[in-house]
Amino acid sequence: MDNRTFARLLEETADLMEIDGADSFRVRSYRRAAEAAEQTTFDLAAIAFDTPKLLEIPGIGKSMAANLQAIAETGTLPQREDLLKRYGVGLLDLLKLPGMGPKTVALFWDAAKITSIDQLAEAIADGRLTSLPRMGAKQIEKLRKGIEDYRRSAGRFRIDVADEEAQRISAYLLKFPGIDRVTPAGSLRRGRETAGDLDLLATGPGFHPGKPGTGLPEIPGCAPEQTAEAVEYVAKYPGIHDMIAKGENKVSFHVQQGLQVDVRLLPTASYGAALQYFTGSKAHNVSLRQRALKMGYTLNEWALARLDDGAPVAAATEEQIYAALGMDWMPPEMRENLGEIERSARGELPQLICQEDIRGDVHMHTTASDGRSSIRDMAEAALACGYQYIAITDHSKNLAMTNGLDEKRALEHIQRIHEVDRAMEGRIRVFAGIEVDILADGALDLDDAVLAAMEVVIASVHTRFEQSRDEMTMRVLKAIENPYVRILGHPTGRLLLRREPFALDMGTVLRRASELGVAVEHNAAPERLDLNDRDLRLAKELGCKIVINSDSHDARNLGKMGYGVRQLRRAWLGPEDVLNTRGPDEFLAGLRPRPQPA
DNA sequence: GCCGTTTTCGGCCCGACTGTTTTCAGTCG
Repeated sequence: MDNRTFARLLEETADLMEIDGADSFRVRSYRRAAEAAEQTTFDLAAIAFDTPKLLEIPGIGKSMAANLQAIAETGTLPQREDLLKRYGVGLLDLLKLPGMGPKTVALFWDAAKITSIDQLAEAIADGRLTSLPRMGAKQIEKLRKGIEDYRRSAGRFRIDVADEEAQRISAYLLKFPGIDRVTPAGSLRRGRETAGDLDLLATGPGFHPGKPGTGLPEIPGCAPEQTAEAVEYVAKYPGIHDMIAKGENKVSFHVQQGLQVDVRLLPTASYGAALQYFTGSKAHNVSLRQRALKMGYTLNEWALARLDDGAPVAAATEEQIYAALGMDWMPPEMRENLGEIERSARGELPQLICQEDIRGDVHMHTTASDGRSSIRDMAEAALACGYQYIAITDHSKNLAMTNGLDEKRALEHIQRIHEVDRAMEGRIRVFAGIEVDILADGALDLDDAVLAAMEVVIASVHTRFEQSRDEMTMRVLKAIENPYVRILGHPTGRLLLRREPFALDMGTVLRRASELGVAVEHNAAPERLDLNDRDLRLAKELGCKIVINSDSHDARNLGKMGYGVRQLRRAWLGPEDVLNTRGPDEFLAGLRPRPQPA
């Protein structure tokens, strides 16, 4: 069991207790314990019975240590089981709807015994809720819309969650002697921001080459029995929650969190064909197979073969298959049938950006606001990532909950940032910055005088209110008119699977940002991946300066821009399209010029 | 339920916004 599972169980218990009307401070201590479980470097499963060690973790006391032990022992905790028995699991889903907090969930339970999203949808449909306190037409409509959004994203998983699961399963599969390689395919390999399921391709020299007629040479010693043994091994993976299907060379199951995993076993000789086939996308594959047919070939997961006699032409690597079709190999991120096949056939594929191109990260938080690391820790971690510069950009005062900086504290903070910059003695540059909040009317929540003292001013919208598309657009446009704003932070405000992007006229915002020279941030935090490939293509088209940032709250997360970079690759962006692929001075020079002091 | 103490109780990040109130409860960040 990993720490994240401990954290999830504690968090769920906190939710249930809150619905149950428990003391709010007690609830908070469960949330803090969940946070601690997520953050600690201890392996909780390993130290669960070492109480003194558990007590070393801040936020874990005697009772919580006992809870952690119960989780390690039974996979749950008594408190949570009792509450679940009373209320049912569906209540936890209800909390995920926007505008639904514990009080409202409790109200619906008391008044209408609603315990799931489906029941809530029914109750809304037959108008049962309108008589309840605080339930006007607007509130009901908000819930109805929330259910719609929720149902649309249900069943998908964040790419980092799918990726971690893929790594765990791969490690297990590779212990089987007959498997020589495990490669994630599907949307995970293509770098989509979410994955509906997980496709894992496992190859081994001994796996039998499928149905007769695939044209692959019979390999001596390859027997169906060996594949069957591997199938049985896969089916014994300890993380399996329930088995969906177990076939000749495919095993499908759900893991605890509900993610569906498909493991396919194929011969090493077919590695390239299989990888190409299972990577997709569907549209890309359809196009590719049409091209193959025109050239007198047929393409399936076993091989590219001649149409007339079925003789295989290429199968072992993707490069061979694409080459046989008269094309250059292309990165999986491009395979969406958006013109990449034609470009590749002409030998004109663009050079895509990669993580090593990133030379600096200019959006991060420290203990001054809601981060967990010091300025110095951030600088050292960035140095270890190979960065040449960073900017410290803590929250401003309007985000009270994050302990955001007011004018006075912001100015003091700049001094500390400069001190660390000097202490690093040129090994890395540390710029002073701030993530200033854009208020409802488009004003910023800090005085210009303070912004003038910062090298990197990021302006971000954090609160969405009930603003229309026009109001939200105006709000952002007004904010970037402020001459001190150099970067527009997470412009869409998207939180993957949790919150839709702002209603925002992106075209207008990006065009204006481009005119003003304000850079636009692609927030690479895996829960955000703020700009999708469409937004990014638009930004490039409109000539926007683009910056990719990690928005790290912890030194340990610094450098984790992989998912964000892949998003850039999906939009066909190269190193020249992104501002922080440049060195520190060139980066600063590339930002909007700061107003000259009067 | 945790923590730190002017230790064995009393505090525990808080401000803005919305909808439904007709002075505020609930949610969000």
